[in-house]
Amino acid sequence: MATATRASSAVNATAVADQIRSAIFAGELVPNQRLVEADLAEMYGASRGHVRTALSELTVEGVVERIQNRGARVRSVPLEEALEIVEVRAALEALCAARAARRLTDEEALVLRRIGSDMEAAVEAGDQAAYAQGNTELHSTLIRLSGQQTAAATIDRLRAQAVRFQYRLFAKPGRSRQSLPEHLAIIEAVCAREPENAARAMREHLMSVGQAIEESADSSIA
Amino acid sequence: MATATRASSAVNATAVADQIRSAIFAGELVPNQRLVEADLAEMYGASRGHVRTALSELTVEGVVERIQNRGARVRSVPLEEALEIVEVRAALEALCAARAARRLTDEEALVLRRIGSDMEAAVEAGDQAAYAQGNTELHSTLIRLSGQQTAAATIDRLRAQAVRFQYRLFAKPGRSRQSLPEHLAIIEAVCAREPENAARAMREHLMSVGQAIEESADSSIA
DNA sequence: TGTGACAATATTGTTCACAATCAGATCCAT
DNA sequence: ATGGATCTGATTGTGAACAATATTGTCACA
Repeated sequence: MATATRASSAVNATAVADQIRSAIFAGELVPNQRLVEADLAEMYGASRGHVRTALSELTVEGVVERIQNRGARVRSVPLEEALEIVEVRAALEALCAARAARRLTDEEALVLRRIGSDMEAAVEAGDQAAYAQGNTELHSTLIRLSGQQTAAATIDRLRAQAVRFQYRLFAKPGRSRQSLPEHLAIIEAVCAREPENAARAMREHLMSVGQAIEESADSSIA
Repeated sequence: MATATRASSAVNATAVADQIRSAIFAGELVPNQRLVEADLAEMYGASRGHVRTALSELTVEGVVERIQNRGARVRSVPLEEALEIVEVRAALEALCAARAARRLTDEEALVLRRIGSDMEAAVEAGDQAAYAQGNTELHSTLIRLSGQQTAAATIDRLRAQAVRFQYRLFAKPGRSRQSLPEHLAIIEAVCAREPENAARAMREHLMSVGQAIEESADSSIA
């Protein structure tokens, strides 16, 4: 292997876009960081042309910000917008939860309940990483079970924009103790095949997420 | 003026993307139509490079479909996906309606009521174009009044994908007679500052839109 | 010491030529 | 005729060279 930093040489623009997106998601590229085309080209073993169109695509996705003749940077999503994103996600994930409740098979119910007990165990053990993983798994599972691909794609895009705030949240002490019952309520409603309740539980959960984000932002400013 | 078809020479990729998007929206470019880079370049007075990145951006937006070495075409959204889009729009526009109901000023209420009476008059007069315009105005006004820019942007993108089905709908005979009361119910709920009812009315309206799309598709297949 | 003009450098924007690929046409052997 | 191989024209993909612009550094002068 030639260089350690180069994950794999990306041949086309889409591949470069994927790599940059992943890097942002992983926190390797932080908000407001400048994205110099030549550097990215070398880093990912692609031509500058590919990097250029990748940056264009990421700009459309809202992950990257571009200024004429001044280059691209990782877009910094302001708190206000992050709250908007959570609100939209609440509407969409509520839709997904309701659909999942309608379509759920018995096997899928078992999977959901397992995720629930894993999360309980994680809180019990004080294992934040495990809890965070359970959280991600629960949300993505419900989205998948909904069979609503348009909603899934939209949620994905929105999540990609607001990465930064996700991190903050799990660092907040006592957060899991508050959100665990919300998660369990969602699981119960879905497994009971109650679409209305599932949607409401999901909405309430994400509203609480929004509130937590707001509070953690307040405290970091003060 | 050199050529009649050239609306205005587009200087950068974003401008070209805007032009192509408009052309698709206006029905000048129909689904599955091939988009040859050289042709577009000449048509809009841009270089092929600009057209290329414009097509990349439109692909991310889901308006255009690209196949390796075979070029781009206007993406044809299958019925199934169109219904998904309406379902997602229902969730988002319901959110917007609820927010609009909470934030509504008295002046804004007057505007909404005026749109309502215009639509009534249009149905009375059998003026389909005026009704369609009222419909667009009502939806976009509510979205604007919600102050939810993330939702607004998301809805915009989804609408752009499903243009084709909008046209069909207004051609359906008796459609306006069915949807008018739905629209009026939305207006009433928002003006009464009842977020829950406004959201429900909007959801029901868009569910009925989805059903109408499904029916009109069935009949066009049979 | 500060400030403005100017030069040097870094970076992005644009175009173009050429390579790669594909769809359809043509031709030939069976 | 038919089926396959090959050729051809059209179109897309790629990279590099050049132009335009912004940023940084330098220096004289007040």
